[in-house]
Amino acid sequence: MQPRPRTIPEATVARLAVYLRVLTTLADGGRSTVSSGELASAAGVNPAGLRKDLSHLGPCGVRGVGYDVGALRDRLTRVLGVESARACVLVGIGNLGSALADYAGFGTRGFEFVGLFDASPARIGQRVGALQVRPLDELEDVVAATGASIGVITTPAEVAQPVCDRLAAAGVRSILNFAPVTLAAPAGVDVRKVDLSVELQVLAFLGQQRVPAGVGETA
Amino acid sequence: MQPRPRTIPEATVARLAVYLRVLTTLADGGRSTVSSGELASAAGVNPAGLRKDLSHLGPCGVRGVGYDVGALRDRLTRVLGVESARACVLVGIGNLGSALADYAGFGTRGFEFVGLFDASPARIGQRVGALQVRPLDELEDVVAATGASIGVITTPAEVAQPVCDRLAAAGVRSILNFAPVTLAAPAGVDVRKVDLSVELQVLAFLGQQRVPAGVGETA
DNA sequence: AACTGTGAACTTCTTCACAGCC
DNA sequence: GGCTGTGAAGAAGTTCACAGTT
Repeated sequence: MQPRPRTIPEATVARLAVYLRVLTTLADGGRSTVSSGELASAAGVNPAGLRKDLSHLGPCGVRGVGYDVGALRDRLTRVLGVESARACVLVGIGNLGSALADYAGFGTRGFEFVGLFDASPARIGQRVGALQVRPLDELEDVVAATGASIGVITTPAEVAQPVCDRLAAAGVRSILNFAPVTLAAPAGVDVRKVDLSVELQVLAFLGQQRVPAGVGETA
Repeated sequence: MQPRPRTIPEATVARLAVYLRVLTTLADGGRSTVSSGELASAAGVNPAGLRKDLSHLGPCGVRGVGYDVGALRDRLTRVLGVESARACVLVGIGNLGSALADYAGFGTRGFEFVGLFDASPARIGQRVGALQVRPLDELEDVVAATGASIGVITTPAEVAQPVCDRLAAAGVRSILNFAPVTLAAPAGVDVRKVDLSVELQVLAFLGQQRVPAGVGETA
């Protein structure tokens, strides 16, 4: 018996995470019910799309009324698998790595950093957030001991691939890569890339495209 | 004269930025030509898709040979509008803001931070990268003086909306938002959002979905 | 022979419109 | 009346296959 299809579209999953954030805020504000229109507007999406997204979880709301804030939040929490905190390791404790290690948004959403690693002796032992930076040598031991299944790479581009290899070999199944390179990983290991400067470039391009006035091109 | 349609799909623009990065690396390595297959593999995409992306710029390559690395890099640079550095301001100099201010990836790709702003007196005057943090009061003056058209928000969620309003009023046309809220901006101002914890959640969900039971491989 | 450029098939995502329920 | 849930239509993006060029 499979009442709900196991496959939720990736685009939907990304939005579910956003809905969860908004619902948490609403619940903290003491709100008990919310309509698709209001929730959609707070999440920056179209109301019909939001309802379609939620339909992948089966019926969640009450027709004529809306959604129960607490119940929907709990449901999304369960679906996204955020019930029990998942252990993550972070490699590369530069500016960006420190920012992520210290970012409350992770801790409050089902993720817990269990190891921070860096190759530079100058950084080892430094305290970042609640943890101390460890030498890269200890990576495999910590992954094994904690069962960490998620790795985050914030190293310079040159060393990202070897770090990725070590994470995969150590048993990490999911990797979030902030280094500006495309990583290769063995089958069974999922790599997701975030390139901050690409985001800026897309933004800038769309901005300039929007300008109807004489854009001096044609070099 | 408009031989090519002005509209390049957004998904394509994002990939063009990646190709540009790879091409720059190749050019630095002394490489003179490259095929779509090799470039695609370095960028982590399908070769046919890469060729389709490039086709939006008109013919760029030589059939039977491939692409000229330097020429294609220059073309992408021009198309993406990275020729002249564009002025950006950054508001919210916490951990993440500091990381971005110091991120070489921006400077080398046509973006220049011309102002770093924070509301906290403790941070004002601090040196981050090449700049000193200024009080938020000076935001409008700096935007006016520098003609900055891009703003980056790395503030706490609570103040992101007022900051967005001030950026828009000051004349900024494009905003990259790292705060975990959905921002409203007037027409003509483009807001793009990056939510780091959403990325992690999607990654974690896809990872858990991939494991229905013991897939039968372990270390 | 090798590789690009592109129409056409295909898949995925989004939006619409309305039936169904409270 | 108001709002959810969903099939159907539409748009966007991806992949394929091959014609075209050097």
